[in-house]
Amino acid sequence: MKGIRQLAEHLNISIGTVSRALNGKPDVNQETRRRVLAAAEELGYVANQSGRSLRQGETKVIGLMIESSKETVENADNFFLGVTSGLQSVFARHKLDLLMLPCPSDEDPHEYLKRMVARRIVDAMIISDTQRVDRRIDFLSRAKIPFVALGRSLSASNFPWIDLDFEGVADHAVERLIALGHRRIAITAPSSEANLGYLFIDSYRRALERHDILFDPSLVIRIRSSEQGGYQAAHELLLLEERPTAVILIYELMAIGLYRRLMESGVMPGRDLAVIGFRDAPRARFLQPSLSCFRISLYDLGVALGRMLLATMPAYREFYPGDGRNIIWPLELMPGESDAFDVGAMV
Amino acid sequence: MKGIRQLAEHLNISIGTVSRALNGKPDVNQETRRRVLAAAEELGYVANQSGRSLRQGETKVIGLMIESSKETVENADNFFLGVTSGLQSVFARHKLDLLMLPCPSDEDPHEYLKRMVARRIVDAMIISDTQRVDRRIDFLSRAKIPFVALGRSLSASNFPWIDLDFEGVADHAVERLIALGHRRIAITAPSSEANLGYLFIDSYRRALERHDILFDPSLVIRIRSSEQGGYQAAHELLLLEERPTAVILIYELMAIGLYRRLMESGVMPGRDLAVIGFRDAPRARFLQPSLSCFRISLYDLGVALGRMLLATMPAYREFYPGDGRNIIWPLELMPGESDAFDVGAMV
DNA sequence: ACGCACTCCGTAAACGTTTACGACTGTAGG
DNA sequence: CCTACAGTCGTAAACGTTTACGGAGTGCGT
Repeated sequence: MKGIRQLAEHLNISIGTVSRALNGKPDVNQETRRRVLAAAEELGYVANQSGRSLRQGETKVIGLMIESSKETVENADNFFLGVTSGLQSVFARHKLDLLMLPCPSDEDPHEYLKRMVARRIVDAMIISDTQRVDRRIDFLSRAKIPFVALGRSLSASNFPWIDLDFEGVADHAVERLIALGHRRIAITAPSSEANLGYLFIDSYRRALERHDILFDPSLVIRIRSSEQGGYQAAHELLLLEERPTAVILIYELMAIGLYRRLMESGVMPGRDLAVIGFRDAPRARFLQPSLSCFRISLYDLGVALGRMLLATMPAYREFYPGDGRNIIWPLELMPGESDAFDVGAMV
Repeated sequence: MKGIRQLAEHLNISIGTVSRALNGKPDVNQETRRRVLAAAEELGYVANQSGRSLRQGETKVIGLMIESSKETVENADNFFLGVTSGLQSVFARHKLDLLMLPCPSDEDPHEYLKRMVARRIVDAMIISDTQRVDRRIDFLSRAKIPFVALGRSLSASNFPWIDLDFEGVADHAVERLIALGHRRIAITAPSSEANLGYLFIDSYRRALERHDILFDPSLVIRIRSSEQGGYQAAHELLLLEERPTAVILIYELMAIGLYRRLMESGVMPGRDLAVIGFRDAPRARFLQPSLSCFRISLYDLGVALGRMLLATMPAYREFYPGDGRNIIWPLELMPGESDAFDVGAMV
């Protein structure tokens, strides 16, 4: 089956009518439409997207850009896959498809994005891992490509984004630990330029100062957010002359490595050192002792992202009237065993 | 900037010449080419991919289909991201781009694939998670779409695939455990129709029979390959009246849940029960005790996949003369602490 | 018999490229 | 002076759709 032309010939109908029948246009006879659909099904005809999108100027595809840097690969968990399922549930209602664009690690994300957008392969974009200043945001705004960002940025004052509530998490974690009697609280953050780290640390610092605890830079451990990073973080913690009694991890998988390094030195997490994790609970719940962790529903986050994106697109805006506003996504603490002790009982 | 027409007008050159200049065709004056390239750069012109691929019938994009079923989302690790980096390193040489197509969990993968292929959005496909009988393979063969599968299948006798050496792993693991004195060895397998499980169990059974050990079906635990699955697997193991002394995990993340459940019952992995994992080591190395695990280089696997795919495509075949043959990908055992004891010392 | 509204369908133009073909130079060789 | 040829470039057709427009047919009321 080559194209709509062959299909039309096979039916002895003009190609215009065939096209209208397939696309559900009103001015076509019921019986004719039935025949066309049947023949299309039988011959396995499906419209060529190049021709179609050339004519209509749209592709019905949304792109989700993810980075495949070394760090991302190491970190990889179910985050993006979980989000995609929420996204797809929204897009499916409008017969939109989702495409993931993995940016090669040796290419500038901005250049990659430009290339992909130029291809006109997607109608809109979702970008993630936003940097403090991120040229992609300027570019997309200027080119008038609908987009939504997963992560705030300083690059523009007004663009659609959803971000996790890092500040709330850091704040909540610090408050909780202080209530348990902790005064020396360490925290981990990524070494990259990702915006997330800055917000995390700032909020941690403010929470401490609220309780008149001096901010000690040596307690901020900048390290890769992986199991290995967790191992190294623990190593650094153990080297400090005045050892902290608690640590907040920015990524829960780090706990695996952290636990191991601690136990190698006979330090028992949840007894000698309180640990709180961040981002996803199910995984960490199976550690021993189970990790206190801030939970997030990836599916719901995906749904919100999808709705916000469609709200920026003229063709779909009407369906999502209230979804244009930026969201700081709240997280819920799932208490585990890893911080369930009162530091007063120590020493 | 609208299209090549505007660019041509701006230069007072015909659009044919502009196109030739941009595409590096030989019959265009050096000076003209320079001017065209400069103007294109300045005005930010990039060819519309719809028009281009409509004319040439190719998109320079390779699709990688991944499933986002509930099981896959739970399992998600760095597997696909790791493979993509290898793939991209190969594709980059030919200016090909990689696209990930996440199949929604509520859609039949076969239908999804058909829709995506019909879109003519990709020139070739990489499919993964092949089932025992997998209609996608028939479809792609019949439609003459170049493809390569990550995983064997019974669906066709002759198609390009690479698969992990499940048989070698099961065989090696059983041999190793028997050499350490184990006689009762449990094994986990996925409950799905994925082909992988069958090969894994078959080989396990054959290895046992080689040593005159009776195959006991109750030692085969069919369970989800996630942390939670690991937890449940341990639970089932503990319920067996005659408890095994070793267990082989088909997915190393299961070890996290397994460890927890064992420790809850005071059973110490690596001392009371030998554990061997499968698929990726770096993650499992940070468990305590560290997991003996079969290692795989995702990057290299991606490279091999990419080469094999290109070897099936007429336009690139010449560059990859020896890459057409199917590969059973070997894995290397990284010994850890989780099976480093002689069962003879027990009891 | 005529006009009108309505339903259905065919025609052809457009979308933005690439490329086969031929035309136009200028130069070299006879 | 004629021919051959290489180097450039313009022209126009083609790729597979969608859709604005108009025309043919029917039924109905006048």
